[in-house]
Amino acid sequence: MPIKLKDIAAMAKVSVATASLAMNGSPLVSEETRRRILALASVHEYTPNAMAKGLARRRSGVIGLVVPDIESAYYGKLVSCIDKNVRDAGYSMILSISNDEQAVERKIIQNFIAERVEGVLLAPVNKKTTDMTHMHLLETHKVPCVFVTSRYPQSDEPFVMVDLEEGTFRLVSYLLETGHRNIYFLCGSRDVITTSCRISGYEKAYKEKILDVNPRRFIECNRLDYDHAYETTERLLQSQSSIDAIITINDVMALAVTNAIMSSGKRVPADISVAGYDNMIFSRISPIPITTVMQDIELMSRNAVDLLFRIINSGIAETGAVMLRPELIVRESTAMKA
Amino acid sequence: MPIKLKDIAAMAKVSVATASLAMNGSPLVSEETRRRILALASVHEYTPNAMAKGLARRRSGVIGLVVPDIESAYYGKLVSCIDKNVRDAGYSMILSISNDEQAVERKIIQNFIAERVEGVLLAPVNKKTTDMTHMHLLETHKVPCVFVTSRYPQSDEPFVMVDLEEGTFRLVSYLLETGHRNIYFLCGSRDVITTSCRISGYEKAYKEKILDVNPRRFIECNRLDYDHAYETTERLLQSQSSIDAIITINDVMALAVTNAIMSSGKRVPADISVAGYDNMIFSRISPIPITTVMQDIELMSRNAVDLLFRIINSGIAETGAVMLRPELIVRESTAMKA
DNA sequence: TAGTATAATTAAAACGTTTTAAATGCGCTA
DNA sequence: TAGCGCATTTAAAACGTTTTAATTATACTA
Repeated sequence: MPIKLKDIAAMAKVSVATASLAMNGSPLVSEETRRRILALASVHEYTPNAMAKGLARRRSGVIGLVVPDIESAYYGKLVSCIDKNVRDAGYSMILSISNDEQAVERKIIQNFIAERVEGVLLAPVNKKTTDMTHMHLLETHKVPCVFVTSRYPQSDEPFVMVDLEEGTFRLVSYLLETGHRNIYFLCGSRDVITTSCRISGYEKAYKEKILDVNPRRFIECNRLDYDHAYETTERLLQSQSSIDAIITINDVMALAVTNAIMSSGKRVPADISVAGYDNMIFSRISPIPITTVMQDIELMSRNAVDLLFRIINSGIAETGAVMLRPELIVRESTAMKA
Repeated sequence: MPIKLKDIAAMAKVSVATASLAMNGSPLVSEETRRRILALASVHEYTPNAMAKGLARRRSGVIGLVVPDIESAYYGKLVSCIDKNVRDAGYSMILSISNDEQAVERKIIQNFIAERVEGVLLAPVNKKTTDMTHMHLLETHKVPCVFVTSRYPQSDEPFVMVDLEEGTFRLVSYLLETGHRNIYFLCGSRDVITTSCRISGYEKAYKEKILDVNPRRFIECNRLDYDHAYETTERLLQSQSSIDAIITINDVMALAVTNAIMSSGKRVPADISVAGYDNMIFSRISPIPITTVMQDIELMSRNAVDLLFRIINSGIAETGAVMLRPELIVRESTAMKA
């Protein structure tokens, strides 16, 4: 029903081939003819059919992005940045939300393959969710894939991330140096790479100061939101008396911790220090501004998209990888322990 | 390079036609043949080429969604819900972020048409951004379009939204009834439909109580974030002495207002009442829980997707529309004025 | 036994592009 | 004038499906 190249060609009294060449700015067609064709195309609002084009060209001009969720501030920003970079490169993007569920993720990957995406950006990263069969699927179909935000464990898949181990290491080191000893960590499941990296950083900091690491100080939450962190903190305060600090995996949770501590009658940081992660709005709007670790999401996104396109264009499964450095931002929620 | 239907057909010793029919569960092909073909497809990880399929079928199986941004809690949730509903219907979705910029929005629509999306969901709606030429483009290409979150002014384009006028009307009525008179409104530009509807609600409430509406109480912000609201409130407190209440267009801003008021030495709600909109997390985590208006985003999303598919499937440009009712949630940031 | 209805299969066209190789026309040169 | 090279143009195949109409095989009926 919509106007097609054949129609334009007929009107311009040229062949479809010429019309196609003209539309794509080929130097093969004469200046005069090109102008005539372009004018007609514009007048009739001709819009090439992307499916036909993709089929003929054997490339879709689309890349796929998988994120576990999109409602958190962090992933919202990530998606936004990646989207921008992908569009700027002249590509389309299919965004898919996995909810960290294996079945969903598999469906997504399958859909990506059906759509013949030219590359995939994978943000998720639950050891149990993103399993080998997904990777296998992408591999057999030769779809380049870059991990962003975290890396696929024990593999040399390319990735771009801000060093989570380093970030947590620096944060915990700083806390240890300022006299904290009992540092509780509200984290996610250890199956999630983004948590396991951080735990490594935590442990490394402790070991460097020649201190034991008490595994009971890791509190693995299955939900990473405000309410859950609040309740967890309430329970923690009741069961444990000697807490020097509580750190979390993101800023909303840190805010919840802060509020829970304060409404229990204790003070932040005088009694207990608090720190978050990501440097999102929540750490700034807290009644007591929260110490956090900043990740440059924009930079990470740009690098990830660049790397992916480098692989796509070179055709080489170059095992590039970019590990960016995080930045510790000290605010008022942490202070020297007496 | 990837395996195609022809390959499967060859292996099964049937024609491509039969293979296609089998893959699509047509009753025309015998049980035995179907099984054989499906088995081969599964073994060889055959994934049909969506572009070829779309081309042959003359339908892409894709719908497009435009939102102005994706980093705010509200739109994050909206995108998430719409995505879910669209996928459940067996469709793919292209998400595009317009930044409320006209040029970008035009490009997006053009891309949608190129991709031959079967329908479009438009969330934004700035009178200046979403102009007639966009709508015209969609119309000439016969792409069904449903507005979600707001409606296109002075047109009978189908829409699904939660009544913003009603929400603000109820909020302001409640404030007037509890003795507030000087109610300031931190809103967006009047060009944005979501603001102009609310202003109408505000005015309606005033008029009903037979009070004048002072236009200087509308403060049109060009950014709708925490920092801007904070600074605006600071300035407002300095320039105006008799403020009974400050209401905002979303919850982050209301939180900023609350914090700004409190750090200026005044009390909420004793001195100034505060109210937000959306019932997002910010209104709950405030040091003083904030009165707000709840919009059922899930319900709205479901309705919007349903309506769109109804139009797509019926082929009729049915001018359906759904106006949902908001709910006023009174919390501690508002109280009876002495 | 021929004819017919039914079930299963298939050939071929169509979808709207791109791209390669061939064709055409034209002005030059020798 | 024949031959050549160049600039344009084009025919036709290809991309991987779906779908329609035709074909074949099979069993049943009269």
